[in-house]
Amino acid sequence: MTEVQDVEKGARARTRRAIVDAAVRELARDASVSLGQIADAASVGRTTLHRYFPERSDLLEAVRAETTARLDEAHARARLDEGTAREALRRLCPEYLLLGDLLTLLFTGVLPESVIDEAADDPLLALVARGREDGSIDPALDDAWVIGTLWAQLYLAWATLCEAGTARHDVVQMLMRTVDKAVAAP
Amino acid sequence: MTEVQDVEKGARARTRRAIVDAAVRELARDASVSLGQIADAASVGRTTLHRYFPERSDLLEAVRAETTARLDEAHARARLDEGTAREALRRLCPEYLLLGDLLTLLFTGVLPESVIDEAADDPLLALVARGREDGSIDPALDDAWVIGTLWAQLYLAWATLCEAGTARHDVVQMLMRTVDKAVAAP
DNA sequence: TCAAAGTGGAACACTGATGTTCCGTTTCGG
DNA sequence: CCGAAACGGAACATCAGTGTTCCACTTTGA
Repeated sequence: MTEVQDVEKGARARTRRAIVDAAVRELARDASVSLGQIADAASVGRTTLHRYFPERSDLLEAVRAETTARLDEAHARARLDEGTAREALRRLCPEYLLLGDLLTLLFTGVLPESVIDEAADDPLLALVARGREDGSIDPALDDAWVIGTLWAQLYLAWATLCEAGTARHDVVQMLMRTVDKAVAAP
Repeated sequence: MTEVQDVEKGARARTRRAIVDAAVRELARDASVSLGQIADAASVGRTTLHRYFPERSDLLEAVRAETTARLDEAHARARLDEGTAREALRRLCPEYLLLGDLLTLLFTGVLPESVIDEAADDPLLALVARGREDGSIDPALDDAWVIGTLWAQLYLAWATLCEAGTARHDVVQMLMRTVDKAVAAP
């Protein structure tokens, strides 16, 4: 039997990617954007969009899958289990910031919050646990609060990048500094 | 001529309040909730809702006004200009947390972000400026970043209160501790 | 080159939200 | 107690988004 292909070939792959990318962009701008606007943003006919994603929920599922994959990539690039937990956390910040509009989707509820839990909670909980062993994380804060602080400050960083004209480098510096100080043991 | 009354009397005031309260609650649950659902949540007929707020935008405007008023109240209760900036910031945290669902509306974009700017930025900027003078605020962080950190952690605190079974007192403690450490001068 | 694959647009039915009108009933205040 | 104010529900027109079908036009690759 023919396996369901994650990777389609040639034109189909390009079109599909254009649609998903446009969906992420437009959904970040307005969570209740119409499929017609997404199709326009992808420079594609609405008919074609429905050919790839018969229902709106199918498109959202593709965006969810994209998000999960990008989260996994970020974890891999940050090499969470190398060096001290503190170093790993510093490496993770700029990687997460590369998620871009996907951060908006995660924070505005376009995607269910469970996406964060399923894709990111395990590696982050392990990271926090490691940080507690070496005594570098504030024992007065919950595991969930420590991780939540990372996400909350990350959203601030992304919002700052989008709105103000603050340079990416400065934003990353403030992000790492704030998270580090907030969760570090006194 | 008869002045437009901010405060209506008797039955009208009660009904109006029930509708606005229900709108805040339901909009926090789902930003694209229908007017029918809001009317149901307010135990009011949809006709009645339209009698008070002819269009959806009129209801949203009332919610916006409510938010601004509640923000002003919070600032007043926190007495931002008494004591040190650090003390004032500690007093402000639990007051802001009392905003409840309004925090969700501010963070999910149901209300334009300008609501925060217009109602809260002036007092907060003054507070941060005062904190800088006495050297208690980290000079490596922007004014906007300091204020943004407050809001970001506040949203984490509210989300923690809603989802998990964490006690309000513990959430307030972690919120004040995290904000304090994050923005304090080293 | 030529058929298959991919695409876009027009047209259609369907649905749910919105805003409005009308009218009978309930509630409240003088 | 009684009239005015407030209310709820039914019905209606309107509108935008959705999902579908059909057909003609490109692009592609064997």
